[in-house]
Amino acid sequence: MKKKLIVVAGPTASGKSTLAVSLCQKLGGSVISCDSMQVYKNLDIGSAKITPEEMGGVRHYLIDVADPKDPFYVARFQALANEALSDIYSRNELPVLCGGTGFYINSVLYNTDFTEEGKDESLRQKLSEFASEHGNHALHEKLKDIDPVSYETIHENNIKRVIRAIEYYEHTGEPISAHNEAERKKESPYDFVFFLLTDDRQKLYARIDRRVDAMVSAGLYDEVKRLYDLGLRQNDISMQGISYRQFMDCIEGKATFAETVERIKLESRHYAKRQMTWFRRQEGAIVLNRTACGGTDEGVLDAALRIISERGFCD
RNA sequence: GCCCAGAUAGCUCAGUUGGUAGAGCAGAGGACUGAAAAUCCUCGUGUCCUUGGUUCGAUUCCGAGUCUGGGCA
Repeated sequence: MKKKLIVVAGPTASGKSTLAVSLCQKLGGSVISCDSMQVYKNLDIGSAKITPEEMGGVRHYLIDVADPKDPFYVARFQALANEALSDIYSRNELPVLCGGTGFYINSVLYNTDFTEEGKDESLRQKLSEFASEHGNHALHEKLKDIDPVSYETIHENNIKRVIRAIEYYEHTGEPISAHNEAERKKESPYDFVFFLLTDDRQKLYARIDRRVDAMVSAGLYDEVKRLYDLGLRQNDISMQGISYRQFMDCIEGKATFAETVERIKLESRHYAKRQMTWFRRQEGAIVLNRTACGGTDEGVLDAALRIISERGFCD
């Protein structure tokens, strides 16, 4: 018998956190946040982290579990999320995976295998230098013999992917394309309902703009400045998040305050678009369009609860 | 009022020695399996301001007009 869980996914500013909390309150659950930025401590305003009040007494996992100076990545996320799942199941509660990082959600939902080997910073460094010295094309050519499938599939300018493919081969002797192919075929070990929150594009974009303005009013600049003063810089993974990156530039005088705010809005829109592209291919996703649900949190919640009940998911 | 410079894609502009035009940004679509808020790929027809003229042919040259900058009064 597969264990049950609910997923609440969607682009930034689509109302995921609110729905997840409400579902937990109604159904007796806890939230596992699937967000690559909210895992970091002290990234509160800019990551749109849920506040203790907003949690409404619902337990939240995977928030504030990493130091901004430490690199965090899927494999770590997956391990912690699996611990959280056991914890939630042991209390006979329903886990609600909620977040905008599709890659993280899938790592748990399909139990992606990351155990075979680790990452190799020095090799990555070496390959990266090779690329800047000899060009992306030359680096890409290295793939030709060891992994012809990846050679065809991965664009030569996508050096992160090219590096990873080479790294994987170096450590396992197998092409990463074969590994990925196998992982893609996996069936989820869970019995789940996948909610995909969306809204009409224009409305979503307008909500993003408003939210960025609200973040700025709430003291976003000071938050980033504090991190900057702690020694965090653009090359720290935690500072690659939208808002942090742009304000780092502002602090260093590379952009004006007004330009920075506009930039953040723009990058957030682009991000939302990428998220939609990722989630759209999710098999069996139930799309909840906010406007179609009446444009309110209550409307979205009602729609979600109706589907859960129709499916007899939580009898 | 006079003089000068502009007027080309949603925006900023390039260009056409006269044969109806192309970049960046925006926007749209897509990929992604140990950096993922990261990284990467694809997509550009628009009265070339209006109107006369010259010409086989004008967005391009010439004249007039309109608008927008700037300067002089």
